[in-house]
Amino acid sequence: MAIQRRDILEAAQRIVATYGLADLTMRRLATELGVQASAIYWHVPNKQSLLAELADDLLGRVPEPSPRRRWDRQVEQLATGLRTTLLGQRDGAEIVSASRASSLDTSHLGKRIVEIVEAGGHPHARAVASRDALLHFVIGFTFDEQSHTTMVEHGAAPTRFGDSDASFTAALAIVIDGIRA
Amino acid sequence: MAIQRRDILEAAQRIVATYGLADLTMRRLATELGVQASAIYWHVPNKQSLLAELADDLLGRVPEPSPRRRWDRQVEQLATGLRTTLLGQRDGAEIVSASRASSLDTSHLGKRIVEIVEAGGHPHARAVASRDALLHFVIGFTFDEQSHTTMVEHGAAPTRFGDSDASFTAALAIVIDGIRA
DNA sequence: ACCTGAACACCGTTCAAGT
DNA sequence: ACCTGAACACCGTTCAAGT
Repeated sequence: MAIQRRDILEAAQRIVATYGLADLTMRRLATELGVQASAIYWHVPNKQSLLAELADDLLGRVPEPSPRRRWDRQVEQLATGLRTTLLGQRDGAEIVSASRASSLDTSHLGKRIVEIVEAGGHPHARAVASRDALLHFVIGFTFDEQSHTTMVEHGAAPTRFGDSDASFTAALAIVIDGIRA
Repeated sequence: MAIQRRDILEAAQRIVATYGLADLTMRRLATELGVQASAIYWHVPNKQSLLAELADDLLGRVPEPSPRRRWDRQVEQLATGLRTTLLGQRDGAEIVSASRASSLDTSHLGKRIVEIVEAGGHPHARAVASRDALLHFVIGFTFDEQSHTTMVEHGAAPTRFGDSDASFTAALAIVIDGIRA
């Protein structure tokens, strides 16, 4: 039975979950699928596109905010939901950072933020700037957080003092205050 | 004459400037220095440490803000100075993103921001949160911007409509408004 | 002290050829 | 349509041996 594009994505996710993004190679993926590395190229143009699919899949899991709440609470929910989703998959933030390269504006998540901020009564330009500030902050913060966790697990870094949930919430509050201002 | 650690760093910078970060390999670096790749390992423990030095060097070029200005103007200067510095070196934002991995807190730049915000009359915790929001935003934004520029040069992406300087300024204003709030 | 030579254990990608 | 086999052009890193 021939392998499907779905199988490739699922195998990739298993490898990332079990061994981390660094171990996601085309050869490793082929072994996981019981096939030669070159076979993957019949289904997928290159590794980059695979990363992009992993990232899209991940971003698609961010829950929709409650529509009856105030706009600023919705934005907060979206931001914390994004962080939680990224932390939920091993190397999640790195996957999104690596593949996203200039697609925040076209992503569903980016559009939702713009919509919500505009619905809050702000002009379009301000909503776009809010999206930029918010998404870059959340992804950057979570990337740092997650790679630090990995380094601690490898004994390559000391544990950070302080609660990272609280640090995130505090910094997020600053960004949202700025949007509201 | 033996090669110095300085020579290695300068050669690395020449390669990045001329061919980009992707072409900075230990073998390419060795060729540039007229030496075998293994020779570099007498001077430097690994490639990662080299990246870290490149990043430190880059961050060290961010100009100090004018001390007689208001604290929020100083923070603004620091943020725009960081972006300008990163844009000034090819793949600058990627170099900093790749190597920085959880060192915003210990970096000189991070400390300066905390100091300035505290001098503005804010409590320490708020200053730290401000640093997080600000640096993650600036680095993330600039990384996106720079990698998009590279993709356009390679014909891999369409030109963005709108002025990116203005987009940056607008999003930065939101973050700083939030710190002030 | 500083470097060479040779190896180890890998990469992503292409492409003719097979079924 | 889907995959194999084999190659191309690379990687980072180690380490005995040379000078």
